[in-house]
Amino acid sequence: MGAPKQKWTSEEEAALKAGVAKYGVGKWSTILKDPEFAAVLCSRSNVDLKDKWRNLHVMASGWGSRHRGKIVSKSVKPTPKQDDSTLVSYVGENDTEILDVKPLASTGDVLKDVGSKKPLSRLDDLILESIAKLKESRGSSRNAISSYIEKEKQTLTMPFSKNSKRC
Amino acid sequence: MGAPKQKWTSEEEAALKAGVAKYGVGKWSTILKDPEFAAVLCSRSNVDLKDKWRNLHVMASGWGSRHRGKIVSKSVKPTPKQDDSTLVSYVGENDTEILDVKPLASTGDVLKDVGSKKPLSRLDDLILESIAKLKESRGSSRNAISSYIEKEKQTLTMPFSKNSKRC
DNA sequence: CACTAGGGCTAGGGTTGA
DNA sequence: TTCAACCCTAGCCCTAGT
Repeated sequence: MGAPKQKWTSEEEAALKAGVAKYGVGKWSTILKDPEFAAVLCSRSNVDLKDKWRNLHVMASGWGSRHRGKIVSKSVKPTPKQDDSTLVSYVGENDTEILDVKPLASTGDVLKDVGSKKPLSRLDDLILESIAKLKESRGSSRNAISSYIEKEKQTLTMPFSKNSKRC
Repeated sequence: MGAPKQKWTSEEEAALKAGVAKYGVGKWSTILKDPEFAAVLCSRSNVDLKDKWRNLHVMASGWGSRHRGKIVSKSVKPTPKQDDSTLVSYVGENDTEILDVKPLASTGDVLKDVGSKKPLSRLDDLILESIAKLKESRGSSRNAISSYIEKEKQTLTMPFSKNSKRC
């Protein structure tokens, strides 16, 4: 009955990664609204994007396998929420500088990406993922990096291949 | 980031219900300012109260089963669906939490929650909710009932409540 | 500006079918 | 049994209206 399970294609996966690289993790709806990715991901919902990213990400880091850690890390309830904007020293790895955000507005930078037949190379995946991770923790010089990535993508992207199975 | 999601505790929930019973639905700021509830709800905003009340209240309209609308819902996907063989039994199954008569203090109960996880009984919830509903439509003798409820609550929930995490 | 009502979104757990 | 895809929903955010 119901769902014949629509598997993710390489194009969709690449679009998702590019979207995350562009807007950051957790901006599923934003990614979906971007005309560039909307074409490829038209049959996916924001929740689908989130789920796929989770699946992709579970493999990357130390093989947690999602079903394992759940029992162990169940009682994780830090809640340092106390009061926002309170400076709480906290051993710093991050913070200290609240920048983040910014959709890195691509004003005029439209980057027309037609669907590419072959998925991006492993290297690109790595780069994109790294960027995503960086953005996740903090801002970094994302503008520079993002621009770089964007450019790389342009050079690597195939001329044009229309492979939109559905939609 | 800053907010790892703050789940509502039973105390907070009870306070919210009591607050609604006392002031009525929609008086979130008022409830929050009441010294009696302020202690418990100090880490909640008026919007939080509103949202929680909404969540608590997505029950009334016979939303019995969770498996029902799903067959007809989404499905804009290019995938064939066979609607026959459905109709489903759909037992009268109660899910409204009211008829659920769990054995309180049944022998052999696991009872793993050390902290006062469930201080209030189902009955109290029912009462509070009823009162809230009554007030929602009409005034009724709110003060009298409210006082009663308040008293009951105190006698029922005060064994030892030291469960104020961080405030 | 402060508050509320309501819609939207995300994170995380749960479910399902191959 | 495993697991990618999908479902459910509590909690939070954004917006409009008052």
